[in-house]
Amino acid sequence: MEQELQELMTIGGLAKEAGVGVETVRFYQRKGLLRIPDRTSGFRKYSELDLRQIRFIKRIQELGFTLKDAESLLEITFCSPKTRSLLENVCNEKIVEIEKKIADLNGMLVELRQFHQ
Amino acid sequence: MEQELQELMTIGGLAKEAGVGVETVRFYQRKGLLRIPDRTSGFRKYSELDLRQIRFIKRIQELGFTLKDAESLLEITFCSPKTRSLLENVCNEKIVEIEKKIADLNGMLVELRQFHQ
DNA sequence: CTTTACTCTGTACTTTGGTACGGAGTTATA
DNA sequence: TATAACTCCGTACCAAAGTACAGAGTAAAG
Repeated sequence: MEQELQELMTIGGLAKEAGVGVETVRFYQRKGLLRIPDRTSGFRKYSELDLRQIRFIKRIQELGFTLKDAESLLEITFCSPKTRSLLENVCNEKIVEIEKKIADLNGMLVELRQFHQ
Repeated sequence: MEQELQELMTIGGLAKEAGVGVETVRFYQRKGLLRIPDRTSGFRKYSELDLRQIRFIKRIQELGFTLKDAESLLEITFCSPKTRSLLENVCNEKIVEIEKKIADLNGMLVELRQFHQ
């Protein structure tokens, strides 16, 4: 009897899809960055949601933020609308931070372009 | 007999001015990020140049780059015009990287602003 | 001239974000 | 049914970028 509603993956499948190691997945779980998965079989079972979450984390990281930042942003993204408003300031902080980074990077670009001819 | 041409500082003074610890200064020296200072007295003596260099490193780091990146950028900034052209590609790589970061951060801003109302 | 505040070297420890491994058990394929 | 390929857990290890000693010497202020 196949389960059609949700395509569940094992840790290896998830890791492969997300482009990370299985150890990284378990590490994220330990850190609370991934919810504790279903384990009726003894093995962890993951869904598309978990995959998207890892991809989100990776993207955040590439932009120069930490796993802690990723955690805060995930909270905002995945919590209920009621809770969400309470976290608005975290969000605002991030926006300010990002805007500053963009401004600084733009300034740096101008400087670097002088060497580039 | 005071030396007027160059205001030299001790490691503690430099660290304080730059807003880092003395250990960090020595660490940067070990890493080759700061030139080996004059030590006629046995103690390291630093100039404004060293101070500016540390500030440069800190700025680069804040933008999400590594000490290795800072090293490359310092090479470009402080080498002769002849050598400089050889390092142009390092520079170009950085520009591409920065442009990508800016684009991604802008994308993220748009998304985050949705939560911000 | 003593005491306090610095400096020296070297080594060890810390945090972040993972990786690798050992020694199991499990599941899927030939 | 054997055997490969996965999974489990815990622990140990890694690199980056510092930070913190310990035990010594030096310098400057009272």
